[in-house]
Amino acid sequence: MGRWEPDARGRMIRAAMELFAERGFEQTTAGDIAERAGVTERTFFRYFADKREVLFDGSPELVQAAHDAILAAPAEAPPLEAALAGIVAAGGILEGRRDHAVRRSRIIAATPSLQERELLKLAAMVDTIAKALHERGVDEPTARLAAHSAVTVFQLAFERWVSAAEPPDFASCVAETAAALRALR
Amino acid sequence: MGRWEPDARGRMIRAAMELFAERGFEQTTAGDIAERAGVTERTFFRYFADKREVLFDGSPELVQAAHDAILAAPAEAPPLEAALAGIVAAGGILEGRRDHAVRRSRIIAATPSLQERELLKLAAMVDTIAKALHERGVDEPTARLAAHSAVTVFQLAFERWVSAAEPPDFASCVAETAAALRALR
DNA sequence: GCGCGTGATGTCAGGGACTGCCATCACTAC
DNA sequence: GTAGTGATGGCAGTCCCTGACATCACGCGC
Repeated sequence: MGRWEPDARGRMIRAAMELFAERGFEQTTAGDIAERAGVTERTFFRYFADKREVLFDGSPELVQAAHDAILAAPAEAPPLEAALAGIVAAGGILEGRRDHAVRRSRIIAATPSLQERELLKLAAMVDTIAKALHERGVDEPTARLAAHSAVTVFQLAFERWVSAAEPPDFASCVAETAAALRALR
Repeated sequence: MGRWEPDARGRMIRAAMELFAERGFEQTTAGDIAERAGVTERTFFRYFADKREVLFDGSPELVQAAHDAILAAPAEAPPLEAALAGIVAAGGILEGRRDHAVRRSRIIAATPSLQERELLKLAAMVDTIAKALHERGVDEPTARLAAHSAVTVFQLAFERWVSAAEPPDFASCVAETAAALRALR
């Protein structure tokens, strides 16, 4: 299956990350990204539903990993524990590309419009996790509660993982955050 | 301090809710809303930062109520309990306008772009609650964890409150959801 | 009553996000 | 080599949103 230059999608993603980091998201035009990637603006919008989406390319894989890990968790694991197994699995995908994750999260932190999109992706993760728990036989209210809690742990563990000077592994960030959550009163 | 017709903001909000309910958010242009409200599109954008914002007018008051209630909670209340007091206070503002809240939430549920904005507002609530807890002397990681948990309770309690056939009071929805959260293991 | 200042509104021009439509190109299969 | 297929380019158009400037209604001092 041929094409002009290979990996147009990857080129656009890299171009976007560079430009967003250099001059900021709002100061970067979709045409700018396309130009640096060597394609047309029209092509950009064929790959990405909108300008923000270019930063959220791997999101479905993350969610899928969480889903699979939850269904693979031991049957006797309680809901929150199973959900956290999913979080750890999702984090595992990031593990190899901490550098990229750090730059990406800096860009998002600087732009409310991108934060919105990130929150929407996290909400999708909540839904998927709740669905997976429900498939395990957890009643729906409990599943949704556990899913929300697990994604909260994901968010806070991610921040910890990203901001630590000495890069720890994601799983231990999750463990620490989860312990703090259980200690809440 | 006079003006043409009074309450331009209110007219635009009502016009937007009507139109969004009638034909949907994306099928409604900013010009449509302005026209029905008897103003210009330009005026619409002077009142609201963007087309979505017209549905989130009372948001700061909600957040402020939560903040104040948290600072007013008994000093010996543990973090999560104080945060939940804030949630109940925020819910109290909605109490009198359940009808409006229901219609609004239906519109938002039908539009991803509006869900994004809602999630951003909830994130702002998380930040404010965490800040309030921190002012009470709670250490920051715990404060953020409790804030996230409290807002999760808000979301799920709100859904319960909105979807119940026989309208219960918001506070008891919060109590039930919070109990389920504490039962999570 | 009357001009004046002030704030809200209207008008206009324009850039950027996105979409639909159609032409064109590279590559594949026959 | 030719037809088919999928990716791309080009173009027109709508809508979102903004800046700049004119205009209007009102309160105020006189």
